[in-house]
Amino acid sequence: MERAPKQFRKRNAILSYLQSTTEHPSAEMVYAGLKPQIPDLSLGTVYRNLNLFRQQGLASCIATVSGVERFDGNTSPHVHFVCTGCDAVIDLTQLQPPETLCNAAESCCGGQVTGCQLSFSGLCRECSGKGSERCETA
Amino acid sequence: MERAPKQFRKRNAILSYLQSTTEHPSAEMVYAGLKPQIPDLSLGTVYRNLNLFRQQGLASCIATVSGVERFDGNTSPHVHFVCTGCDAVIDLTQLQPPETLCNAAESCCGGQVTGCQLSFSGLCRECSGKGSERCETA
DNA sequence: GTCTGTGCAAATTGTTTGCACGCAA
DNA sequence: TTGCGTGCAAACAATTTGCACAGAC
Repeated sequence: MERAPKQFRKRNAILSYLQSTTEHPSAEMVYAGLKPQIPDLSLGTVYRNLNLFRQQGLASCIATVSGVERFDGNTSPHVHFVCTGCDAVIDLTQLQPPETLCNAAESCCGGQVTGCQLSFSGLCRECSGKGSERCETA
Repeated sequence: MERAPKQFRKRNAILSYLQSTTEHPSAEMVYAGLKPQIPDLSLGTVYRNLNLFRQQGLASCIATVSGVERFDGNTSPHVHFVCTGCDAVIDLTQLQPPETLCNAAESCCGGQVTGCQLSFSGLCRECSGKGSERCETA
């Protein structure tokens, strides 16, 4: 990505970071993850670009965990698991999102349904192993 | 509820409000809804009690819509629809939450699954009627 | 007297925004 | 020279918290 025109270098870096990780990072996490490579990155830029990607449909905000928005660069619909112990957000790739229910939902609410989200919550493997204490799952 | 011992009067009022409405209110909405009956209610008290109910399992935070947490006093699992036009949160009582998938989710993530949330998003009847402008659905 | 629920206001925190600057066209 | 992406810091808004007080036991 160092070859990209300079004016998009940070934007591209943020998008790649988002697309290459499965941790469903918050703005802060993107910032922290990119800061070592891009020391002059600023948090405002991360927020600005994240919102831009969201408008463009390149990313979406999948949940607010402990008061912090979590983003996902994987825009294909999939199911998430949110650990209430360590705030990890994990893809459940084996499960199918119930998109077939969209029509049913539409007839229930009488409007237009454009998205559906299915997520489970509980304790991840590490957290459920160590009781209810917090763990730092990557 | 006026008969309740004075020290629980506000707490009870907040809980009843939450349980009697289907609008899935935010703290601010609870406050605004109760303020006419309870003029000396303070927003801090609403927040404090809402968090207490959440800990006690009497209520849950079902979503963050436009940066604001929305609460639900109906703790039985059910499906929601979130209107991106007017931020209304509507129960889809006809749809069954996919609780049968909990076990599947658990085997995927290897931890303990304690909750599942299914929600749809789009435009409600009013908003989809009037195009994309905002509407003030109650 | 102690404990609990509360009002009030200050503090905290995640997020947004205004402004000035620098590079690209 | 115009426009866009950005750093920086200030502004903002939702939520939490500290403190003092009142009523219940």
